[in-house]
Amino acid sequence: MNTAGPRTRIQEKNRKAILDAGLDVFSQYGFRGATVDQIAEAAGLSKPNLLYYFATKDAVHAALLEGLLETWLDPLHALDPAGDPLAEVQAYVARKLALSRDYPRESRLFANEILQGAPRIEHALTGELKALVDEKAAVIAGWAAAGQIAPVDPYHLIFSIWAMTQHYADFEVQVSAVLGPAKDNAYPAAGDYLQSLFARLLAV
Amino acid sequence: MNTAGPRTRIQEKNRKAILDAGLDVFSQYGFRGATVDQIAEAAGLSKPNLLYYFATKDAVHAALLEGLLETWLDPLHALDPAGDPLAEVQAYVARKLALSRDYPRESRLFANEILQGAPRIEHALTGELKALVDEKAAVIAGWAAAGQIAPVDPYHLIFSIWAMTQHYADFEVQVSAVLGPAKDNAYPAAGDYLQSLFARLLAV
DNA sequence: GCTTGATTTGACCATTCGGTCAAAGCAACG
DNA sequence: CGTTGCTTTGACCGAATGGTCAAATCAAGC
Repeated sequence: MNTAGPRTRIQEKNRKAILDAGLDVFSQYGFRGATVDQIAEAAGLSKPNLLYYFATKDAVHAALLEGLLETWLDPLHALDPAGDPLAEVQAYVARKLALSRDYPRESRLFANEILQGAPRIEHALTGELKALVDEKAAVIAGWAAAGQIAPVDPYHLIFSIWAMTQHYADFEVQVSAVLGPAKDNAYPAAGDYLQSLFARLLAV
Repeated sequence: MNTAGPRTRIQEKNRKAILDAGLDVFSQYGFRGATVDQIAEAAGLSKPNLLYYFATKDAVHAALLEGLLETWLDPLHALDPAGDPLAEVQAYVARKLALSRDYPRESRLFANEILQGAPRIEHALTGELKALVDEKAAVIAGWAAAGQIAPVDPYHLIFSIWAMTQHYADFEVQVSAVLGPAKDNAYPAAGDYLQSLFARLLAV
């Protein structure tokens, strides 16, 4: 009943409910600000029942973080050195923006973790994350050196993609407050803006 | 001994120490994740002593938020409709980036508040913030309509400035992890990158 | 040195926290 | 039916939480 696949249908259902509730609560209040009672209530379970499926509050949090970074980095992983440079970057931006649109809670969970100093995933940042970014930054630098895109700092290019796409999930209430209730979906316009931004930035 | 100016030198000193400690703790753990004991210890005071200066945990937090939004919006307020459009935007970006560099804890406090749904400043977002952004977005739209800058969605332009500049404060540990310990100061390169980004985006 | 008011603190309180446990409920299967 | 093992829960625990209070300490003016 642990990291391996759940045995029964009821286990699967309850574990999913707990993780979903935990995502709600952790992404809004952070690890320390979240309480087990809160998660249990959101999951429709009693606290001891929740702790029957996950031994500790930390275990719920860890299960959520596990795999999150991978999901988060998949779009960058897909950046193809053999593809058309501008199209590759734009596709990366589109995938990253779609992630913010479709998984805003996961984005905020990640943001919370980073804001708090990333105590539980720091090793992944300096290891897996840095390695991947180094690799793709070299690809982008190669494109620039070959004159296929305008010269650009590849690291800050990647940072800016992260920042702008994740902003729509992490700062959603601010975006909504500024755009007003009428514009209830900022993503189409955001996508257009970002596509043209990178087209102009990288045009040779 | 409240919102009015502190009476004595010792009050001034202790209130400052508490606010500084509160900034440390709240910006890292969020309101709910922060404890009064933690803040008191960071301020070098006993808990009852802290509560002698601020009646509640909430009062410390409120005192920190008060004025923060104003500081945060000052750079945008300074955007001059009569100035050179590109130079005005670039100056705004520079001021905003300097804010992240010089006040990263304030940036993270703000980020935490937004992440948690902005329960304490939502009215300011839909009021003061939206009004100012509407005003400046109209200015930028006017520049675009007059052909002084390339056509651009002014709201998403502003969002992107916020996102990219604040990213360096809010996601500092991630930026540091990726750039490695050697590049211990990302801000000069970030400034260069952002200046050229907006030069290219807005060039007619 | 004494007095007065500001400052500091140890002890304490009710509530909430994460977590435990034994017992009860329940489904499946012989 | 009865047994077996999975699931659920009420009651509970020690620690931490935000906050209180009366008493002690301290600084400054007389």
